[in-house]
Amino acid sequence: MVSHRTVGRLSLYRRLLNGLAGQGTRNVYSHQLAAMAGATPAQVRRDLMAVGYMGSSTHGYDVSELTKSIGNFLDDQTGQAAALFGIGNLGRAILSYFTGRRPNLSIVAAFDVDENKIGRVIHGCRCYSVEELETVARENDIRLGILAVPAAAAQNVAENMVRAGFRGILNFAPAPLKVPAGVYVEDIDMTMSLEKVAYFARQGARLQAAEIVEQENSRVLETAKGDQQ
Amino acid sequence: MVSHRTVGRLSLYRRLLNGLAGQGTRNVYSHQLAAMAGATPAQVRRDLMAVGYMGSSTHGYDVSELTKSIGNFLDDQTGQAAALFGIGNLGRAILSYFTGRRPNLSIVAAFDVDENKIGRVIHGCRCYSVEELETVARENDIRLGILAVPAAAAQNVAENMVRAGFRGILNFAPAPLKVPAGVYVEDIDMTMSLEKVAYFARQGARLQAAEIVEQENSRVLETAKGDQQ
DNA sequence: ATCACGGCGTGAATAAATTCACAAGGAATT
DNA sequence: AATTCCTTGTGAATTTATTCACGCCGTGAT
Repeated sequence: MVSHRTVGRLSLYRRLLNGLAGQGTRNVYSHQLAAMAGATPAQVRRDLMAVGYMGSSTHGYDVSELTKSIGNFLDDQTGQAAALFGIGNLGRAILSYFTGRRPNLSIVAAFDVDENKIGRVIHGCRCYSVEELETVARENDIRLGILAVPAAAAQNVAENMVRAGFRGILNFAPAPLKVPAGVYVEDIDMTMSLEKVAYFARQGARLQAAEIVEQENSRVLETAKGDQQ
Repeated sequence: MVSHRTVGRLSLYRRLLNGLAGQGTRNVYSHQLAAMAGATPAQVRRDLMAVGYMGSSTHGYDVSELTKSIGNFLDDQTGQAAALFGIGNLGRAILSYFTGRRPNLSIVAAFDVDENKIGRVIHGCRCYSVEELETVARENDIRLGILAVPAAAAQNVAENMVRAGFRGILNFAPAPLKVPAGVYVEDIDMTMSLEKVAYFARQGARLQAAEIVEQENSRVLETAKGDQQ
């Protein structure tokens, strides 16, 4: 079983590869991907073991082949549909963010409790009442949900999703969801992230004097001696 | 040095504690916090070691005292100011999300390149041109930035932040930032997160038959036998 | 042809994070 | 006052994640 972290990085590598392909690069070495991704070459190679594609020791990885292999690993070839819950400021931003990004992972429906929104089409996505969830989900084979409702409503909506057969939830609400085993929840907790930034920004300032020097040394070393030999 | 993960969870515990305080709860045990946070009791206790507040073995933790201690640990008592970069859909959503949440960690300025936005006030927050960054940052003592610009512009804006003395960046742009040591970057990569959900939702479905049973057993065990004895 | 170089894949080692498990202690009960 | 129960804090063990380091293999230079 491939780890949580690895899957995340594979998604990142793929995006980087797309960038490379866009600028005409044909092949890439693990240390280049690592530099772009903020990882080590060994980590990149270890992660790529999961997808099964093997590079060449002389030309590294073929950009388009590797992209394809990561796609085979990460994506559902039949495509997966997602639904958005909560069409407030954040919901709309999410909708516009994801619209037209990945063809086989798209938001096909939105749900809200606000009467005014129901029936309207926002960013090419029709809004439904939450009551229609089961029907809409069944008809469109939706199993992924993006939760952008107020924290107080989150658990309740999540339970509706589970009841409608959802298998994965991307949760933006600052509330820990309780879901049965077999349903995967990924949290995006902006408050927590901002507080982390605030904390480590202060720490960083405190460390500036002493430890940074050491950090820089180790980084230089890493770059200089590279991965091996 | 306290770990990345621990700081994140402390932020979460604090939010949960606020919820408890709101409903009048006066004290709480590690296993309760753990259940709410989706962690283990041992983990909660381990994390709390970092803040230095000690609970009582009979009444657990005093909710308000613990909240205060976590605050002392996480927060800057003089307060920290943040700036938002990029006032698109996402930027506005972020602004409304954070407005009025934490008094000593607030967004006090916004920057954009769009002429139409400059000078306006959105969600109580004035918009400036990026050219004014150094001045505004100095005057308001801003050292934290929230980056919500298009990926292509992200690195450039980040460099401006660094030049203006920023020490922490919350990065929503799907682009890995290169910043000098001493500047802390926390990424929120919505695409990556959604792809993770899609991947593990599929996996979960696949495992449903066999492994879930085992998972449920272990969860039951965990809950039943608790932490010890 | 031979050699040296540089990168890949991966077993083994290391580091980091989590969990176990137990001494210690306060309250309730006997 | 002794006993029981349930908790905390934390050293030690375990699990998970990352990094090291080496065998192997094409390629280009000698």
